[in-house]
Amino acid sequence: MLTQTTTIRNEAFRVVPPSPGLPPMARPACGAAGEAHSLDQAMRLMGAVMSYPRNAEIFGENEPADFIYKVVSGSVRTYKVLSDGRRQIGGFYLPGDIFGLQFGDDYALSAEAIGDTKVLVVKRSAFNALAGRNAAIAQEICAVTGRELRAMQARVLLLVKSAQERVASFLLEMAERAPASDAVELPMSRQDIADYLGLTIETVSRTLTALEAAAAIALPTSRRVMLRNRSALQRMNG
Amino acid sequence: MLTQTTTIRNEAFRVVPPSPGLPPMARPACGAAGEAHSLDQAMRLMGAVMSYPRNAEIFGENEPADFIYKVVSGSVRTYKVLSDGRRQIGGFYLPGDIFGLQFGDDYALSAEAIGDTKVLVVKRSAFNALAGRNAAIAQEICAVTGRELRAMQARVLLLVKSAQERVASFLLEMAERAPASDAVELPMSRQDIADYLGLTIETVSRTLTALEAAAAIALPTSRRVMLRNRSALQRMNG
DNA sequence: CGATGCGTTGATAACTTTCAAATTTAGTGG
DNA sequence: CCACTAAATTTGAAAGTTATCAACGCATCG
Repeated sequence: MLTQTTTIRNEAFRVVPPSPGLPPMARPACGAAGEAHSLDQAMRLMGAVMSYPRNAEIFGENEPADFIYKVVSGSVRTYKVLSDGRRQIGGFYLPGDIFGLQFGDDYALSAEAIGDTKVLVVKRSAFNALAGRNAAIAQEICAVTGRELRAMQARVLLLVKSAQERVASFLLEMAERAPASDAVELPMSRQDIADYLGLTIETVSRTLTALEAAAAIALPTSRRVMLRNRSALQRMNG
Repeated sequence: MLTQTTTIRNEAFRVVPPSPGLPPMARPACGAAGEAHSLDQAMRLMGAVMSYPRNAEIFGENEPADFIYKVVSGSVRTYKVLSDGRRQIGGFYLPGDIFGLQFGDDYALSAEAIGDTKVLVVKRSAFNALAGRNAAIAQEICAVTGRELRAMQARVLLLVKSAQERVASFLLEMAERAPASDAVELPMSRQDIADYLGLTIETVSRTLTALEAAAAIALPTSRRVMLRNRSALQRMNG
């Protein structure tokens, strides 16, 4: 983990050409030199692509928050381990999502690759300097933070609800973020979902089974969910 | 409520001398003219003091977020009413606390005075203009937002725990914010606490009784809590 | 082919809510 | 100041939900 950080440090300013197999969003939209005009473009110009194998740590809680990340491919979970050993997941990040944005000096949570994952890494100091020069980009960052805050508020509302409501909301949330809105591929395990929703794996599993029995969803495989009756899920949402 | 908003509009830029009965923090620390040098001072210079009786609405969800508030005396709760009628409390604000800070255009939650309350009201546009001119104040605002975000994260961690852990954490949180750290005066009702912690009033009441029986706290009156064994409460905290 | 990890299912226990009622506290008018 | 009413809080019993413990199925991988 320290080794990883060192590696990042050395590469953070070097622009790494994206590999040909990456999804469209990972490739520069235009090759213009000079200052970037969008957050997305800026990150690609300033960033380095790093690869992490399944379950690898990207950064650890309480490490200095020197970098900002954007998922290129794969997916990421942030989490915190409580003193009693329980794990609380802070969030899941899919391709295109930015994570690691911090107000404080240190990361508040740890981050891990869920499957094999590529992320764009940008040095925070360079990022902040750019934001200082470019109001449009500063605004975009503000927007990202605002979304994060709203997501957190939604999360609080979620956690006071029943198991069924939590799972239904989770599925709707993932469907909204997925490319195909009715067939959702879940990159994370049942344990990840359970730790995200504050439930046990057994309860998550049973609830999914119950939703399938109620014809609200179908489960062709355990990691693939088809939304069969979206309004039924929304009704559970409260 | 519309009437109130109108009243605020008319007074927002007028500096209102604090009434003599207010606590020290409500009085200007210095009478310097010109630009303020701290967030606290700036709000006093630009703000108007408004009074709200018990349970009065200060602003409503989805109203345009034109003002920023600071509690002078009394206390405030923010909340959201879910579609099924349940109420989720977003937070409690005590004297000195700032609330109503928003990234978006509209308030995400409603705000009400818990008891008779005085708040300092500042027009958001004036506030933002000042932040644009004064980097130190902009930083202070960032810090407030950061604290709010961290509080929200702590909240998420809280809501996945047991009733006893939630109540213990709540008491410790209130004790930290209270002037006298071992005798906590709770301005809010059991229902408010329950809606904050995602529990029922009965569970809150029973849990407090159990904590008293375990000699962790004492309850001279229902609204006054004495922390008798802080480390026992912290142990429950997870 | 056996080991291992992940997911599902079942039975039981623990915890929290719900419904109901008693008790205390606060507010109001006489 | 007292009595009375309304509101808030506490307590009890039963029902409902979720966690825990245990076993099983299924796929992947040496």
